[in-house]
Amino acid sequence: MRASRMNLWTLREDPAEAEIASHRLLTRAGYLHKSGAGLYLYGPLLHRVIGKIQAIVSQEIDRTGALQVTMPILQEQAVWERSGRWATYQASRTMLTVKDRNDQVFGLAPTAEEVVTDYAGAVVKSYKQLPVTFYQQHTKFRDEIRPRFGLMRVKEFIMMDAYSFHATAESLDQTYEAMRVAYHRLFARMGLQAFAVEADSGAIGGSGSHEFMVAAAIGEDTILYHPESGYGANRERARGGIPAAPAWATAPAACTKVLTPKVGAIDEVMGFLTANGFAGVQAAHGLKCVLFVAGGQDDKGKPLTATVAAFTRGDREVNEVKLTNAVTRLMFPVLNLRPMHPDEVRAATGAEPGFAGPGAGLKVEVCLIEEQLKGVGPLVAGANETDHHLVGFVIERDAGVAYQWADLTSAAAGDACPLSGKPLMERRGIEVGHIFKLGTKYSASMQCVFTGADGKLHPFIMGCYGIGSSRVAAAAVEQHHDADGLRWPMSIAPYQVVVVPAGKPDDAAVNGAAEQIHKDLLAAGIEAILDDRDAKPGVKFKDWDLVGIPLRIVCGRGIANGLVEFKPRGGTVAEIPVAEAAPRAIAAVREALAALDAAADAVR
RNA sequence: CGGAUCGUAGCUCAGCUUGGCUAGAGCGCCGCGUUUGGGACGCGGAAGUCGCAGGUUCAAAUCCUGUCGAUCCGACCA
Repeated sequence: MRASRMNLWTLREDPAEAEIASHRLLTRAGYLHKSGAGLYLYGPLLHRVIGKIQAIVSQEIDRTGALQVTMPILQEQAVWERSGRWATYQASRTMLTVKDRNDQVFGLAPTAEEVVTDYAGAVVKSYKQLPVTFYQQHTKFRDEIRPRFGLMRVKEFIMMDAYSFHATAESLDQTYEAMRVAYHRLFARMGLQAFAVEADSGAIGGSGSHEFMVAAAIGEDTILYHPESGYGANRERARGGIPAAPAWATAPAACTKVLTPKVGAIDEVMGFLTANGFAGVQAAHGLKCVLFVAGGQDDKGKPLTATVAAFTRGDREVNEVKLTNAVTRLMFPVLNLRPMHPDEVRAATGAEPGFAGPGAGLKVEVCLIEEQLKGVGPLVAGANETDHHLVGFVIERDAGVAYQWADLTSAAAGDACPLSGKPLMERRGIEVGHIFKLGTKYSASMQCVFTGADGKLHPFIMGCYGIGSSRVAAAAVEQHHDADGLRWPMSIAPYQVVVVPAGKPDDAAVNGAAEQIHKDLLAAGIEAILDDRDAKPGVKFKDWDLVGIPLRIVCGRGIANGLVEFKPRGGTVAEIPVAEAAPRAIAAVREALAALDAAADAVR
């Protein structure tokens, strides 16, 4: 490829709207053009990168025996209503909907469980055809609340989505494991450091679930992990052991109502109590109450609501995802959860906001208490009476309402690792992939069944697996860049080698050597660029550093001595004979690719 | 949707507070010439309905109202 024909368009300055490295550099280097908010045109270079990512994904998913298909992006409302998910996605408003000329409503696929389950129901009739996995790599739409970070969070993106169908749970476990390995392999081949963590299964639904994260400081997810035990989970899921509160010597033996005028917030209450006869009490001795209204709907689409009180320790936070899951288990599938308004709080507690507790007088439909507070106490709780708290409160002894224990609290760095008991650490990551065990959630509700060995009909047991191919490109940049620009791993670079003639424009020796090297590289199947542009060498060097081509060969002043320069991006220059340039570059490309393949083969 | 900031040339920005003459700079782009190892230089040139609509005024990029859009912080997700 000749650089003069590549429509290379680089910017010297950072675009004002770009905050993070991948957005900044992909825009500056001409990979990305913003077409609208959360809508991007992939330029020729990015098209090649994403094409390579997709090829690697396909190869590795194919290795598991999965079958590639293409599903429609436009999906009928009726298909989504068969699974009951139309309502969920309308409620959360993540699905873009459109109408055709007959006013029929369609969704633009944010995911494809319904369509693929319908397909499996049509073509898979017998347990003898199972297990089977269908996957595609296609455009997905999500009506993002707020697109941001360039390619990282957009309305329209490319995703690999795979769906497996099984007769037994054991079979699902096997495919799930095969997918886990395939994910590790494909990220390794792309030169990405990715790790799997336990995750919440969210709107997709199901039982087991792991997220694949690429570590990056700008990541939107917080991961709690321990490097030795191997435990890792995102914050919505992590179960950290809450360290015990310090001893509190002045705690009364019996539950005592204490006047705490005008102090509702935990820190204020503890400050007041410390100053009024309860030295040593602190936030960790408090029982924090957060009041919510959960919303959902019944089978007929009628709205349901439930008032919810959630209690955790005073120095910790209630995790709304955990709470949503807990209420869903006890009541109905929760579609949304919102904090109570002040008048609702008064109705539920008979007091001003700030004085809610699990003692007598609390009127809610669901009362949940953090299970790690079992046997912990005495505590300080709101008295459900304005300006009063109960001091010396013991949950099991003093609770005045029916309650349930539940996992409700957001884990934090320093909590005990559930595997090793050692303190958990925290880091940020970008979610690039997700695998779920779905079970029969879709096949049962959609009545998609097969005939089992027993001659009876059974709903498919399912798994689903996603990778954000376009987000992977952005994540790769976050992990591979420096002050000069991008630094693609060999396997996903848009081109592998650039040959730069750096003499005067009419220097026949320089240009001839560069042409020959370029030709030799192409003949060997290497993706090579010849920078034939009429530009100063400095401009060319800056451009290729920015674009991030892994290897550079410069034909310049050394040519009189038969020498050219060989330089890996980010590495050091070696002067080598002209005749060795092409062979050495060919070898370097192949070695780099082989090293990445070896990393994939090392995956257990 | 709530909070904050911002819309002036392809890009990055000045000008707006205190209204006033032909709306500016740097980069980029086009032409000619000189240059040719880390984003060169000279001369010449093209390029803006100052986001849009309305209002105030003799006069609006500048003041007022509305509106649309973008970016950042929060809840959703690959």
